[in-house]
Amino acid sequence: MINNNIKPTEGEMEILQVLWQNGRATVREVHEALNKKDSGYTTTLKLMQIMHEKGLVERDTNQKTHIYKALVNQDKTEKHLVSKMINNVFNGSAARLVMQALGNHKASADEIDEIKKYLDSMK
Amino acid sequence: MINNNIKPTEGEMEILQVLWQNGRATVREVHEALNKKDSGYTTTLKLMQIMHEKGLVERDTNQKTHIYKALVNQDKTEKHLVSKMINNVFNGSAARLVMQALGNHKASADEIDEIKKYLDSMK
DNA sequence: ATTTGAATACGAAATAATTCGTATATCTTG
DNA sequence: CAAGATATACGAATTATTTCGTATTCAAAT
Repeated sequence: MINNNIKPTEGEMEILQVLWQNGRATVREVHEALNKKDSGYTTTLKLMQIMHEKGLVERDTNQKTHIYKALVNQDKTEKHLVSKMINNVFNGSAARLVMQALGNHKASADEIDEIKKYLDSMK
Repeated sequence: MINNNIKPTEGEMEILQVLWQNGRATVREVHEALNKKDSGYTTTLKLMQIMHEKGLVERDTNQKTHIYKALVNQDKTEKHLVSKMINNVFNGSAARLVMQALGNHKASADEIDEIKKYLDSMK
């Protein structure tokens, strides 16, 4: 186990998502991916520096422009957050969260099929 | 629409849950329901007072001991938080959240059936 | 080589959220 | 009615998070 006791903040989660998606990215790439009109480049930079201190990401500093990579595991982090929400918001009922999620963002027919397949495979 | 633009904090969510569950509750009841060993009674009190200022709860102050009730709608609040998580953590894919939720807290066979029924009803 | 642009470093302000201490009021009960 | 227990009110300290300004470094282009 490398890291994983840390609960990323909301801002950190946004950054992690870009990193998970891209594999690796520079600060500018991240900053542009999340095109925040309400905060500047150095804010993103600072956030990522703090994430580095916390061990959430690693970086390659060989070039002038540093390259960042996520160190925390996407699946574990997601599980952690979902678990927290299930307890925190849905009194421990995963089913309630699922229904709320489906009623909410109307999933496409394809997505629904995928979920059903998944459900069948669980039994 | 009475309230609902406000995103409750984590601590506020814990309190809201007790209120939704009980219908109404005193500060002490809430404080004991969430038995936090790491924070005192006045902390819970203060939180609930702030929630009152924000319009998240109402209270009956006729008696010395005030009675609190949630003002925000449970379903809407849940939807809001779930929606935020789908965007924030799962790149907009409700299906991904659902799978993560199911893989996580193993749902019971009954729950799975219920979800499948729900999925069928959506088409 | 000098200027210009883009990057990092880093302290510190601004904001948000939680926690507590203490004053004061109100019951309860001995 | 006085004492003790239990409530609320509320300012203020603490902690967490986000945001920014400015200095400095590095690289590319004139």
